[in-house]
Amino acid sequence: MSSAETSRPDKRDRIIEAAVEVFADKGFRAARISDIARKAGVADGTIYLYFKNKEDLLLVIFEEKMALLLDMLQATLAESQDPIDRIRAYARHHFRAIEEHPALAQVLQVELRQSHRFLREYRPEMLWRYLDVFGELVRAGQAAGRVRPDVDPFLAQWAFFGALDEISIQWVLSRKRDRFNLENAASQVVELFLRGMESGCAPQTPSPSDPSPSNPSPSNPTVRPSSPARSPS
Amino acid sequence: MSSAETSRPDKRDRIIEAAVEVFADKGFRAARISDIARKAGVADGTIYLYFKNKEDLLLVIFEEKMALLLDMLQATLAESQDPIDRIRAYARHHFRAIEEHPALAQVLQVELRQSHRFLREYRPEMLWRYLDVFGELVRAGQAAGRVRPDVDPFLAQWAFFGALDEISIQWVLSRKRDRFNLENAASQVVELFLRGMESGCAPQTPSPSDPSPSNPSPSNPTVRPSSPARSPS
Amino acid sequence: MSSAETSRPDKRDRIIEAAVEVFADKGFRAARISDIARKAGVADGTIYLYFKNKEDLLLVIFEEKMALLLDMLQATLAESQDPIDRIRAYARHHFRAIEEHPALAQVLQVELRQSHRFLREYRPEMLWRYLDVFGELVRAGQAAGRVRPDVDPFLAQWAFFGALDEISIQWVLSRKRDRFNLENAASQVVELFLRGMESGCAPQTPSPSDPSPSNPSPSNPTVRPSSPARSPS
Amino acid sequence: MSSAETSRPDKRDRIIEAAVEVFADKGFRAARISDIARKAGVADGTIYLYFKNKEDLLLVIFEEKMALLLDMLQATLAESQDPIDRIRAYARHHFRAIEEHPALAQVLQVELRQSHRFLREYRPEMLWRYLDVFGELVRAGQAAGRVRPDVDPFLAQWAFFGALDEISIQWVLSRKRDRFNLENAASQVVELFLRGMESGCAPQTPSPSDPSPSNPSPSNPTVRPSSPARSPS
DNA sequence: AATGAATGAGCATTCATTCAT
DNA sequence: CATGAATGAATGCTCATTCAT
Repeated sequence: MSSAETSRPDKRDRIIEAAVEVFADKGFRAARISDIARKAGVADGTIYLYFKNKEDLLLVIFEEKMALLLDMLQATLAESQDPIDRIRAYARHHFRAIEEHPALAQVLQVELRQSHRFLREYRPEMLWRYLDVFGELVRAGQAAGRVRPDVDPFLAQWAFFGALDEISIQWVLSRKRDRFNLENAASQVVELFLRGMESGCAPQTPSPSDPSPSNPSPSNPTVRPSSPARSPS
Repeated sequence: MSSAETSRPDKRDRIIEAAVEVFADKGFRAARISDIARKAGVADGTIYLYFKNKEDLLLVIFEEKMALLLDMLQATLAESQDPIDRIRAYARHHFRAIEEHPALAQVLQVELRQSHRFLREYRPEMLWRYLDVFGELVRAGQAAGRVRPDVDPFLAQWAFFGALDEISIQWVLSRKRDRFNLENAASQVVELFLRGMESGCAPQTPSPSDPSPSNPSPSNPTVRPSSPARSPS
Repeated sequence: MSSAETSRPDKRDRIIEAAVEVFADKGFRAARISDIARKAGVADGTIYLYFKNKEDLLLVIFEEKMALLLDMLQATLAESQDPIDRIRAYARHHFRAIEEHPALAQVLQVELRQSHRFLREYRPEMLWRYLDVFGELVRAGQAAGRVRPDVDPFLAQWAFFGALDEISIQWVLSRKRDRFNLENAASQVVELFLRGMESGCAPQTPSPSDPSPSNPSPSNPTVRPSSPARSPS
Repeated sequence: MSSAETSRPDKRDRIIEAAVEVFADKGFRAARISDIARKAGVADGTIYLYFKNKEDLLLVIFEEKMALLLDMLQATLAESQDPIDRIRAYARHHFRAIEEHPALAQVLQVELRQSHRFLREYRPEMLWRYLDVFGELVRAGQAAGRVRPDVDPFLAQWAFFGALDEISIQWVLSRKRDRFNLENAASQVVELFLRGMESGCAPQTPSPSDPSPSNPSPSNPTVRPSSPARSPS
């Protein structure tokens, strides 16, 4: 109340913060505009001065919060130069952000995907960028000879993100989060991927040249060196 | 399952098939009961003779279709005894089912997750079972010495499922599915995981610059052998 | 309550009657759907089983009530064969209908014209027909030599309708309707028009080019003998 | 009228002109205060310094514009002393004003009548005055023996105004105004009324059996061969 | 006088669900 | 079992109006 008189610039922020909490608490559809307005300390109509509609509010949250997370991610990655280290840092950062912002995580991981528009029309550029950071780390690892060149960075980033995301969602939805050690999960998953991608160990995978009978797919063409499976349009 | 033995045992099925198509086409929320009823050739009210409500219909679709997929999966896995082969078959089966049942895939991958109840209250046992199959394969691989013992089967199954799922979702939502080679993606991902999990190659712990013996869990990284990362609820 | 069990066919009618009263009482815009529903003894949603929306309800009232009025008009006109008599009957009928159905009159005369769609998009065919009846009477009068052939039936019908309508509106809006004798007004106006249209008296209209002080428009080109100006498209 | 003498005496006028255009263009209800403010080059709130509210703005437009029209009417009528001539001038003036100020005409003829208050509470004195001018002309005609004494000037003015008004509205609402000759319509209507009111011709009471040979204008073809009075499109 | 950010009342409409037949 | 007419709860959004500056 003392210095809250400068309500001008933060009114928009207050709405966003309130929306994150209400969306996380009641779900996007059940959240009423008036709930958000009350929690933000503004009138219902005020929300529409800053956001086109309820769904726009959700998408703006995605845009702005993802931008922040991206910045934080970049800052974290800047602490190391080693590609493999940075991949570990990526996963740690992902889980830590989720742990530290559970309401936001709920919104980004769960509620956002209730938006028809987000799923079917929207182009979540910020998500592509977040994923691309990982793809770049893979490419850097390949350039440094630390990651096998036949790993498709594009597919790898989807697979990696999917793995992190699934575990995150389970944590977010979990009612007993304390029994769910995210830190540990992070390192398990990242080590799994690192082993899966790293060079320096003769891949025991069924290589075409491997006539061993136990080899399942002798002519397995799984790998495409260049940009392969394209992303959704 | 209960009392549809009488006159038209197919009425219930027709409703389910119609619902899958309508849900896939218009989305769960936009789908109207009357749309489904019309497509199934029954009256609106008839749907309520077989299903408690619209969301129940969605959840029944999940239950029954997942049961079918599980059966198919088991049948497919029965074709081989090699744990590694079977893991490959698991992934192939997953993507193949999605490719062959795109409407159902849309419902299970996208629409189902719009259900508040599915996400927050429901216990998707069939999903656990589907995941457990993979966990069992991992354990079998460990028993056969083909998979490192320090791999947590529970976390691995979530990570693996997340990877498959994310790629599947992108394929489902993709508007140019033909440019998205699921077959190829499947083998890329599965080989990545197999390398990550397989034994027979000394794990190269991360920091290249760190030869210090204080390497964390050199032999047992991150793993919790017993009850590991817990699942939701 | 005795024989009102057959609520099936009259539910729609009850809504229309309720709407007429509510529209007349509170005005179209101020009338709430729930007011109409309550007065009709149905649920709000039921109205939408019979009418597309609030404005549609207004337009249906116009269509159906005008059709009734037209039938009554035709029946009244059938009582006489003389064109001049029938013109008198037309005016009497117009005012009588208004006197006997004041709520409906309020809706048709006042509220209907608040509908943007009615004014700008709608094609009030029933109104054209109502007007055309008058135009036909004028033509019949002309054919019988009772009405000057240079009277344009089309303009005459608009002028006549406008005169009746204005007086009707004033009566409808008047707070002291008892001091406003519609019957008398009707005969005044109709006689004025009949004199104005009837043949048998040399027109004394003046015209600038007419030096003869009494002869008005010898060369007056305003008139078209045959049915000329077409009705609104 | 009150205190606009200060800095920008035109601000009020600009608002009125803007309102006329916006009301005519979008309709009274759809017109937004901010539209008017933008077009007038003022802030929304400024409008409320000059007008009580949106409806007041409409009524002020009515008052002031009608006052102007009345002045113009009086000036026009002053050009002639002959009561009959002046009645013709009245009609010409009415239609000419409408033709020359189509946006204003739209507001006065159409939008104004959407105002609940105008219709039900307001006392449109300026309209009474406008009508009274006609009533006075009738009385003058009666005094000069040019109009039958049994014509009720009061009813006549309503009927005449109604006729002019209806035709005006049709013209205003017409989409093809060029095909609608107002000038011609004016003289048709005014001559009809003049004949209806004038003395000097024995009123021929409606006797169907009257075959009086006085065939009207047998040699007066009054005809406009080409496209005549056009109706609304 | 002028501004324009903030307010908040107000309501048509949809559609899942019920139940009398 | 089946029907489908009827129900009625539930809410996002607009925009005229205000008032602190």
